[in-house]
Amino acid sequence: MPSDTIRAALVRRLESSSGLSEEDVAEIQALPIAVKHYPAETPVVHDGERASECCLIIEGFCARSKTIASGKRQILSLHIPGEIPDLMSLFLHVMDHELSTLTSCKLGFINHDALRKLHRRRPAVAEIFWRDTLIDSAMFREWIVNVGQRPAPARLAHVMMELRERLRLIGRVEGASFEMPLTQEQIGEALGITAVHANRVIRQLREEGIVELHRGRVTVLDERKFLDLADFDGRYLHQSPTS
DNA sequence: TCATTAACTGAGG
DNA sequence: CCTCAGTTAATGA
Repeated sequence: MPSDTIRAALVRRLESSSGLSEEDVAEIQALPIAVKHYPAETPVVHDGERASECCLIIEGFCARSKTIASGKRQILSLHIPGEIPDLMSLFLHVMDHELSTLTSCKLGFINHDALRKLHRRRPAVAEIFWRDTLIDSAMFREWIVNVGQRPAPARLAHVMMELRERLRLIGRVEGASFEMPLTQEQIGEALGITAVHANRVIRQLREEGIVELHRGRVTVLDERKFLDLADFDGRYLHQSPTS
């Protein structure tokens, strides 16, 4: 996906609720971006780092995570093309968690100063980034409930369901299937279970005819069962026109 | 390297 | 007694 397409995806995602003027969009499109390629499982911004730029995902999947003393990693959020996972670093100068790639990625770096200037020049853009950050925190609330309270199969289904809704926004859902190119180790780290158990849960969902996960793609086998299991209420994503 | 599966174990309801 | 989930280990793609 070329980087002007991804800027369009970024704008589409940001605009999904309130509108931006043509000038606002043009300014976002004109932001200078430094493109870099990263292999899978590579840190992009370290915990404790003082960042001077924000990271726009152009291609690939990233995650935000924290690692405890024993070395175990908890994935806190998943990120897809068109998202800026470390937007908060614009105002919170020292990173309190890590941003890393899950798959190989093409990332675009946007200078903080350029973003801050854009904020002052275009209040509507500032508002929409502010709103995006609030949605980000709503997603964290949902993530906590998911990992803390749901049984493992529902936990996985819920993450898949949210991912599908977010991929839909950038036009990346194809019929009953969508990308989820995570290893089972990474899925385990996201759900708070071991990779072996992740494998068991994936198999269970397949055997029950709910969803299939094969070679990084999810295929929904039974929408009704999927919906019931995931216990998904997408209001927290704040994407419907009435919200 | 990653995915798969079995066998065993223990916690907890 | 049953379900869930971690550990270990063997094996396959």
